[in-house]
Amino acid sequence: MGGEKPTLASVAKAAGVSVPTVSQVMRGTGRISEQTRQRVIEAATKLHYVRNSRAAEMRSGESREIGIVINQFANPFNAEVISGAVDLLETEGYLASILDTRDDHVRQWRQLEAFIRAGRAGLLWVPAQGTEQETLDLLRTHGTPTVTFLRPVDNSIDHVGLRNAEATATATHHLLALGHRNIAYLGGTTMTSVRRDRIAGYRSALAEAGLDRAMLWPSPDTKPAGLASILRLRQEHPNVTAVVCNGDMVALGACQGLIRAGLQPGRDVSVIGFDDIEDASVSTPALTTMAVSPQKLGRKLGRTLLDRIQEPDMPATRTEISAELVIRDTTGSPLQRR
Amino acid sequence: MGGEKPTLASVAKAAGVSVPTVSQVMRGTGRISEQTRQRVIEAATKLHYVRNSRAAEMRSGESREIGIVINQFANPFNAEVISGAVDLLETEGYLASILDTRDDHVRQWRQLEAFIRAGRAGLLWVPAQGTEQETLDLLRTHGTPTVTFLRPVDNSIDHVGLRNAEATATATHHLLALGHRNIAYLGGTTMTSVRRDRIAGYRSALAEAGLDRAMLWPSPDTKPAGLASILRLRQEHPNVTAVVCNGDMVALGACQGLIRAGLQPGRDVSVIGFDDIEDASVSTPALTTMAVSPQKLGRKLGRTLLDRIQEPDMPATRTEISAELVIRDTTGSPLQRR
DNA sequence: ATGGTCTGATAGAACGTTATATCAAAGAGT
DNA sequence: ACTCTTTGATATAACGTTCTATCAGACCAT
Repeated sequence: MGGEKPTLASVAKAAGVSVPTVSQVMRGTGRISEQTRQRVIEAATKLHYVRNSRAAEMRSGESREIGIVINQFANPFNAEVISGAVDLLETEGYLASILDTRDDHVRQWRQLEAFIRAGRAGLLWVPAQGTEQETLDLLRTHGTPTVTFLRPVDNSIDHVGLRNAEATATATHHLLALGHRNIAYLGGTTMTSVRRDRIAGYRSALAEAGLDRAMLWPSPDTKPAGLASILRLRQEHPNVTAVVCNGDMVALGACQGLIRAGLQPGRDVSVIGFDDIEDASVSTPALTTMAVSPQKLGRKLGRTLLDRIQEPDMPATRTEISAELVIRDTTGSPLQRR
Repeated sequence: MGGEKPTLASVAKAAGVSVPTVSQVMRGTGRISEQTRQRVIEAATKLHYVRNSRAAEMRSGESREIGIVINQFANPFNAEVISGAVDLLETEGYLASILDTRDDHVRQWRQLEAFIRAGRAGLLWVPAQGTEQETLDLLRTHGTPTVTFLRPVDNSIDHVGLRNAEATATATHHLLALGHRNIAYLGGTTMTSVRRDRIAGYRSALAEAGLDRAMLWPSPDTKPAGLASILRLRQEHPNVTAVVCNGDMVALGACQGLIRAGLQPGRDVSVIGFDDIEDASVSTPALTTMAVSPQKLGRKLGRTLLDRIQEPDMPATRTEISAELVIRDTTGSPLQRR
């Protein structure tokens, strides 16, 4: 079967040169004649040599691996953001690996610690709900370059996020302009800063229209939960004619719920989402939503982290990306009652 | 701000003991008196010592990190499988990080190499389309314990997969029993072993019923592609009354396409999916599908890898999990024509 | 010839940890 | 009093790489 794991030493022996020579060839540094370079490369490929980055990083103190710590990677929006970030990082020779906290801050602690121990060059991080000060201290004491996204957590850490309040205000204005007066906010469970901002935008738009009938209807941001929630909401408040949703998943679930109840989204009840995931345009009826470009967000995220790695002492930055109203089929004027 | 990063040496100096003593205290091994143990721990906490796992793993050759290399982590089914596997691995003290090949075998090569470089204890792997023999050699040379899943690639590597032929045969039998005679197979693009097996099952069921009208209609396994594909399929072959799909995503897309064309899935055209992702039961109409328990698959996967890590010389195993027909609303008897 | 620069390679130490072997001192058994 | 074992600690060498310094030889100018 296979022999021993190939090392610089075994490649050196096979090529008849010294260990440092092989090292220089592999990294393209130093002065090496074309002749020996060829011989070394040939030997290395034949032996399936793979550089041991643990040893290399230990010696050099540098790392080309970055860690992504996220609350839910299976969420389509998150997945696309990650894709964008990973793409950018790959062009710069970095490799990104992903851990999923599932919004459990104990698991999150273990994962961050593991990344620090493994000497990651930097971290992209969506802080879990209930993240404690101690976690921030951990990152700070080890000086790991970190960028949070979506959920800001501390002013001393770089952040890339969304103009949440602006977006929900736009969404609510759209519904108000269509003539809706009973508009609920659907989705989210705990009061994260993101949800707080989104609700603030929703409230401010209502206030501008002289309405104070804010109605918050919590729900996990998943399709099944959205489906169940809209049904209960309709039962208890039949006069609600429109909902602003905390995310596309809950919005799509709500649409399904309405259909099951014999109602047509966009005619009987208007629904507006947040994110513009792929499903939003494919599902029937197509979802009106506040679109964010996840690729754009992801690239900005990667770029910010690279800048931070290069200039560790720069003051923390904060970038906010606007969401854009995309009108499709789930919003329309309310039916005349009576 | 803070001084140098603390090492075993600095802790040892602070506690007035030798380096190996500190190492033993930190790991709880060896014979250490309670008195010195206290002194060492005190010094370590005061200096905020954190073990450098790169150095530790390099010396000991052991690792508690698992790598997952998958073709598309954002796919809901894959995401749930991963969740199951990660859960199991975490109970055993392992940490799993994920890379996404996007079915690009060049990227896959880089990623596998990176995991090998980083000295992962083991790999869970969905081989990308077009994976070359050279890639297998790479893994073999380095002896990294590996378990493939979903897509088998080599008999010498542990594999956990599905009884694909059995499942599509069951699905096709279901449609035949309902009275369908023109049944197409929708989805998949390249002839992976998975798709080959699924098509074989579909064909064998048709053959048993004395039919030889197999119709293959390729499509990427995404919702938008499924939507577009069913429309073209209906246009060119209006007599097709049922489709067996390569996956739930393409099946759900097909349902959306039928609805847009004014047809009702389950009445006008029957659709049957594969996987039973969360959306399958939530969408309207609810999708009939061949259900696989992703959690079960994930746990089996994790268990298999742990076994392999513990017993590297066991012969390769192959586990196959059956899919179960879940009948919902997208399958029914064909309408009487004329 | 002499000294100076350039080229291509190597020797040896170092990174922070753990494995192996050793060792002094103290207790235990005959 | 002598070996034998146990206890608690240490010295030394490794893991695989990269960094720093050095070196032999070729080339060149004077």
